[in-house]
Amino acid sequence: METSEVIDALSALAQESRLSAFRLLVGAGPEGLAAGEIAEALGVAPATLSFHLKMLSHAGLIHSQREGRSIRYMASFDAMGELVDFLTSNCCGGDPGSCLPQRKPRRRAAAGGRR
Amino acid sequence: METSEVIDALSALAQESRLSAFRLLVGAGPEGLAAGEIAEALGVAPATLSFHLKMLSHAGLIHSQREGRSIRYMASFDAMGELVDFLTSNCCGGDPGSCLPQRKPRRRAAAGGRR
DNA sequence: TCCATAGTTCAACCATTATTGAACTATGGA
DNA sequence: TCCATAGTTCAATAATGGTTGAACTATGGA
Repeated sequence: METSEVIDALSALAQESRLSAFRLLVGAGPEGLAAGEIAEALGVAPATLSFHLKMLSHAGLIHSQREGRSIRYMASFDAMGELVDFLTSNCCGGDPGSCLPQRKPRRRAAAGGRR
Repeated sequence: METSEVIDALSALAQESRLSAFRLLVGAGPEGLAAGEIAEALGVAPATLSFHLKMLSHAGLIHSQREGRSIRYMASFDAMGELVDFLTSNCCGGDPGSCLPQRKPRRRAAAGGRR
């Protein structure tokens, strides 16, 4: 993943409505949600949501598919995986384990070790 | 980690100079680097860098310490860990494994699985 | 065909972010 | 004390981002 793509993905998620929309889509699973459902859930105007969805889409974090009159959006788990991959490999330095939580408790962290 | 903090951290990293500065600090390890060394490495004006370091610092991603005439900055690995934690737990949906690369292939991983 | 629904695009506006030179603060050394 | 170095803060400006109403496109049904 190139750093310009990383920046696009981070910018896309660094905004309240978009982070909420993305989390909503992640929660919805592969089925996704129609634009209108997202707009209602978040309480944002259609034009505003459309703008945000476009950014998420441009960053590759979501994709869409027309279904009758609605357009269904779904999270791109692969893209998210790549982002997390980049962050763990490039931003977790000497002790990469420190940025992969769900793992074993990471032994004692030695007084003053990390942090 | 609250979502407003997550947004601050994502915004902080969603900018070229800041992402570079952060990666540089991660690479430098716990020793960190003086502001001037970062400015030179990135080729940005001191005032500009100061502005960016303040944002990273405000987001909790780095911290600093005066050392003689210089101010030494270092990455906060804990904060980065919390961010990655948030992303993996909140943005990787039904198959959280899909966003935790360095783990074992978890059966079937589908051709082209992670990455 | 006409109409209603679901979304998008456009243009204008306001808010936030990024960059810069100049002024300022803090430290160390003569 | 005075001077030089290392950074920060300030104020002004330029560039991006976010929101909105209005106009537009696409689909489905009568």
